[in-house]
Amino acid sequence: MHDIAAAAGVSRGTVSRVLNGGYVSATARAAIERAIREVGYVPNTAARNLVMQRSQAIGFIVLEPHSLFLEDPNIGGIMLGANSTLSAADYQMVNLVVDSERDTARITRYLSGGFVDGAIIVSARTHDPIIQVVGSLALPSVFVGHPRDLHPDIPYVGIDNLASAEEITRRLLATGRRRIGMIAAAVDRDSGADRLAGFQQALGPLYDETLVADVPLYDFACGAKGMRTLLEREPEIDGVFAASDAVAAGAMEALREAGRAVPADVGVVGFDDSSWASRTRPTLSTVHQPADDIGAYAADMVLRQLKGEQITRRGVLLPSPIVWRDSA
Amino acid sequence: MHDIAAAAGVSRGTVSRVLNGGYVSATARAAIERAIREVGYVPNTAARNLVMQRSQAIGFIVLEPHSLFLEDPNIGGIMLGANSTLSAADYQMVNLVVDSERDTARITRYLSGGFVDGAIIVSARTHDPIIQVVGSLALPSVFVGHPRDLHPDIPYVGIDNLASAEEITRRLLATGRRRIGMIAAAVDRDSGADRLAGFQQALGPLYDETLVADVPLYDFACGAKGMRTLLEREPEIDGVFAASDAVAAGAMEALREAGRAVPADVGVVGFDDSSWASRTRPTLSTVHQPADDIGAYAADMVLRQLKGEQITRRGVLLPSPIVWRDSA
DNA sequence: TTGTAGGCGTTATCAA
DNA sequence: TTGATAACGCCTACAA
Repeated sequence: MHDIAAAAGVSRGTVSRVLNGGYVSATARAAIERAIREVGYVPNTAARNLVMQRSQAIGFIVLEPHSLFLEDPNIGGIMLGANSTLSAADYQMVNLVVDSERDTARITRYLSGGFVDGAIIVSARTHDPIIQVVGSLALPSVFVGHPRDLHPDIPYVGIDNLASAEEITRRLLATGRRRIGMIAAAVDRDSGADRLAGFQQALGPLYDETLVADVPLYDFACGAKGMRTLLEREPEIDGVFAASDAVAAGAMEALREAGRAVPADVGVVGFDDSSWASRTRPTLSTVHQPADDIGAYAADMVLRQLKGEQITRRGVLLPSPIVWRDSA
Repeated sequence: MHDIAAAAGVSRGTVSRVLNGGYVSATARAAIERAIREVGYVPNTAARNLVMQRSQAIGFIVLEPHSLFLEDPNIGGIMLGANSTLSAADYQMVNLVVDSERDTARITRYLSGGFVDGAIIVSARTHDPIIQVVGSLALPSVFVGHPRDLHPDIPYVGIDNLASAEEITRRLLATGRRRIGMIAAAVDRDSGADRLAGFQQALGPLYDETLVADVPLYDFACGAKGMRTLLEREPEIDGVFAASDAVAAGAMEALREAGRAVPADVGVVGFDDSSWASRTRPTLSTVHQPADDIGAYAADMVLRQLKGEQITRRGVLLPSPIVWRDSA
């Protein structure tokens, strides 16, 4: 900046004023702008951050080893939703992936180092050390999903997994099925646990523990495996609630192998309303996750904290309506 | 830092030395470390960046509006590959999504503002303004893929789309097919154009322009649509090279609707070896993209530039072997 | 081994 | 409307 101040024959203060808006004469402005163009000058953000005490960037942190980024159909939508809101407010969304122990330490430094003014944290797991870090850092932030041990000062946004699971199970029941099973995935996370709880609640006395197959991940392969287990345990099974669409697609594959027709022999419902849902044959009845809205809402909550607004509601659950198609 | 220097009864210089390594007595170190722990002090990265002139962060930039992040099966693998290499070198990977005009401007600022020491740019399209920015910024960087108008000083890493397309088409020919078509996607990108060129080269005199269906995206829906077009134009078609696995999956769906058996009536081959490939029935013969290696290699190239190494080779093409399964 | 002091590139406050 | 000048928080010679 020194150079361009010299080139334009003014002081650095004046240069700063044309950059950030302020009283400056037309002649001075013209000279400065020309100099900027000629030199190809770009302000140094580190210096600006230092004095301004902000970075105009928001972290979008995915606390998930490896798989989630590749498999979870919602994460991309949430990201894009957040990005468009942040972008409109002229904030840079900075996406950080946690894929190892080493990453965790580095991200902690990053978060506390003034690189970002706030954070959107997509966390599935309970007991993540980052949760504590953010809590003690007083960094304006918001969680997507809500781990059980979430710091009470940090708001969250998500959907009501339990209620939606309950609702779609009821709907499946209403088609006349009587031996309904569930392929429960990732029950160590809040979403997985809630979906299972909703299923159980909907079934009430009809709930039969042997009709629940536990699988570790929300993916296709696990779905197929879970379905085979279920078929083995109860050949008379006539309905399945899969914990996600990918799981449902895997289940349908296993049903096809076993010679069962969907929905004639077995009704299948999923969760997410991801691209899987419209690609299966028959198309999948499922719960719609408003990924875009979730991302946008999360971004908005961080932005509001940045403006000094007091967040009163601890959490928000966005509506996740059922989309009924042909698989049940 | 002032506070903890005071608390430990030393000067700020000494504190800095325990933080960054340097001569400091055991007693002083102990006192300082205790103070740090008690106060919960974390160094301000903006200040450090300013004086050090580096951020220890590398940008991973995806120049793709919206869809790519959700649809491209390789992007996640490339990202994870890059992240593990960067992480091992103690660099923070910072992921930036370009989703609008507005984003482009902001990211330009970000890149030139000292937020990152280097960049990995995943670009598919030609003529992206960012290409110019990076070129003129002299920011150590590398492209994944190689846009035709890439700045000559910036190295790239990718695969040989043309040769691989040619090879798998030959392989399809070798199964005895004679009316082979292609569903060409995204021909406005280098990858799309190269795959089409490879197809054409393999077919030689057998190449028939009417057997090429152009679709805009590498996705399932486009694949189905492209296949329908092809079937309409040439009912006798007995082989199809789909520009990606997702496209191939869509094509197989359309073939099923049309009552054609795969591979008995029509042989299908894809490209990418993504998760699609093993989920289709029959499983897909395709070209394997070493996404992880591409990411790791790209990261390594940036790191080497940062170490001051001179990059001699302009670009590197990693091997992309054919994986032959059941669809042809 | 330690303290002192200059400088990194901006913004912001105050006089002028 | 402008120019000095003091921060911002840290690193690093240099001197002690």
